[in-house]
Amino acid sequence: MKHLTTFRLIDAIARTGSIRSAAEQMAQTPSAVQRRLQAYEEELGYQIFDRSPGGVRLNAAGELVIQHVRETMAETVRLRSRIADLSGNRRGHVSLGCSQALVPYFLPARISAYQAEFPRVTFDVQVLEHRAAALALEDFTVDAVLVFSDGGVPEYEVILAVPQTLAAVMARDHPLARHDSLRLWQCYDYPVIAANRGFGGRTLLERSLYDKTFARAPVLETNSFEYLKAHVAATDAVTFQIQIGAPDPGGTGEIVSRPIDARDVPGGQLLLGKKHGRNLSVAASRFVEDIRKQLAEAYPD
Amino acid sequence: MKHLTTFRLIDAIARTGSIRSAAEQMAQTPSAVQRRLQAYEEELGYQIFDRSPGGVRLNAAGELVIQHVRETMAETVRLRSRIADLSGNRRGHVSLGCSQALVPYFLPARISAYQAEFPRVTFDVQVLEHRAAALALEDFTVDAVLVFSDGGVPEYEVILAVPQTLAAVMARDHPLARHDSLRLWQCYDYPVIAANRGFGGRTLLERSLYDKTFARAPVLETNSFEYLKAHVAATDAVTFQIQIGAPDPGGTGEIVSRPIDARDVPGGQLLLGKKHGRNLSVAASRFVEDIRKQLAEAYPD
DNA sequence: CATGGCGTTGCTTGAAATGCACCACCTGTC
DNA sequence: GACAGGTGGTGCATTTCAAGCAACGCCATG
Repeated sequence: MKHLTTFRLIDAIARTGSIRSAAEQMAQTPSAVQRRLQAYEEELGYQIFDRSPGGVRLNAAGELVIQHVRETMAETVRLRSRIADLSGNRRGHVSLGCSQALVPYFLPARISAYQAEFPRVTFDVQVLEHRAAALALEDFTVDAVLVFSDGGVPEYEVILAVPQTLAAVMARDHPLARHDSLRLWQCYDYPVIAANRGFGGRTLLERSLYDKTFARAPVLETNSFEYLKAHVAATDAVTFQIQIGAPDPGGTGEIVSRPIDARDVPGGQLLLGKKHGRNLSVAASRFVEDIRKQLAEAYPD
Repeated sequence: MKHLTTFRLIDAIARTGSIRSAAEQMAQTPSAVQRRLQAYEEELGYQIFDRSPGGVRLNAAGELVIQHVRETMAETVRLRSRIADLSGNRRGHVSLGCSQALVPYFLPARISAYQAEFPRVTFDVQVLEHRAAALALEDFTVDAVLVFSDGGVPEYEVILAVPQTLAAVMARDHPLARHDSLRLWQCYDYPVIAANRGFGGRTLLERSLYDKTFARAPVLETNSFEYLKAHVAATDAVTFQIQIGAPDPGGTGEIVSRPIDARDVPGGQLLLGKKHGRNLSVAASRFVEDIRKQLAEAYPD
């Protein structure tokens, strides 16, 4: 929207930390950007960026302004969504932040189901860890988040929280796959591979092993979940994944999962959240509601 | 603010109901206004106004847009207020809607007290009846309301509600003035004059008289509270006013008031309210808090 | 001490918004 | 049924405002 160009500019400057890079990002010359910013500051009566030779930084007033700017831009897309909604053809855009565990199965299923009903709704999925997700909510880069948290009070509004335990992931013909459910010590009869520290499931695993005598460091760590899958499929190694991100226990793929006995795993939670007090677009709120229902059914209290 | 000119225009068109009169109000030519509107509608992808030879009217999409427009403009003044606030010199603007009863004593006292502390805060006081007050809150023309309500669930957020009974108003040397408090029937020994139907106190009076045998129609009705006062001061007539709008019982002016026994008057309420979910400017929220405290002290539960 | 990044500014150019005059239309009135 | 007087809409000339270019001064870094 035309009348928001100054706001987009201010947002870009705040994000990049420099007028010149913001100009490049907006396909304009630095002088144009500089002038718009200057005009806005003059109109406001206050500087909103502190200038330094290395770039610019928001000052106290700027922090208030950028909040207003981002909220206004978010409100604008919400307005468009609501208008489109009342003319029947539901279009819109939903921007999500989620943990990696939601990527392989859950979110694709939900999004494609939603898009089957509303093909004109577009999605943006960002994989974020818990802390980054909170920040993204705060500055309006995502409408909602679906993230795994192993504790701590989130500073966003939690729409739904469902408990999540771990599942062991292994090849379909793996000896462990004969059991319906596993104790953690059973898995350590085989080589254990795991995601790097920092991923939600890994933290949960560490805490599960805290006082266990059979605990050993994983024989392999990686930041690639693709690698974990491939490795598990080809060997007798075992890895772990949060329930919702694990392959279907009864699936027919190369790898399957078995739940770990709840006694062995301290409770982690999958949180569906949005920014406090934020009004979502029609599309976004419908989708969030969709997920909420789905999760509430899948994990009845 | 420059980037809001289109919004101001749209607001003006919506209020006046015609492009030409909006243009006049904004000191522009109709063609300029027409073009801006057209440009905005094109950008949005939807018409906002239904055109007719007699003028224009908001359509369904327009209703959503005007809501957004007004909210955005209100948010902008709030932003300015917050920025001004952190630089120390508190300035700002507070727009209030109130019942007539608040005009003679209560509000002037509170506002002047507030302005003594913060001289750069400006005020706008609109006398509105209960229903109009709700509308004014809704379309952001007032920040908060302080109105008398004789029942019904208000659709705005009630910050504080205090009970209000009636007071009889009479000349200082009136025989009734010898009592500390009055029963309603006592007043009807004298000519009763009253405000027109529609004013808060009048409704309360009507309901108080509902099943009373001594009830008589007022010997005079007027829409001028100034007239009521003058008449009462000059004759032995009696009139009624909501407590908070009545002269000080111990005052030294030409007229005094005496409370009516609570048994005779069904409960009315004075409501302090704001729009649901709306964030007020620093100045406005401080002032509202000021009033809330004052009322809570004056009418302890 | 040079170099390369940064913010800032004077001047010129181009585009976009405005104002003017005018059209087409409907509505009520004489 | 002609006629004002109001409405929204538009082509064209003009003005105003924003963008681009090039250059300056600054400071941190190597």
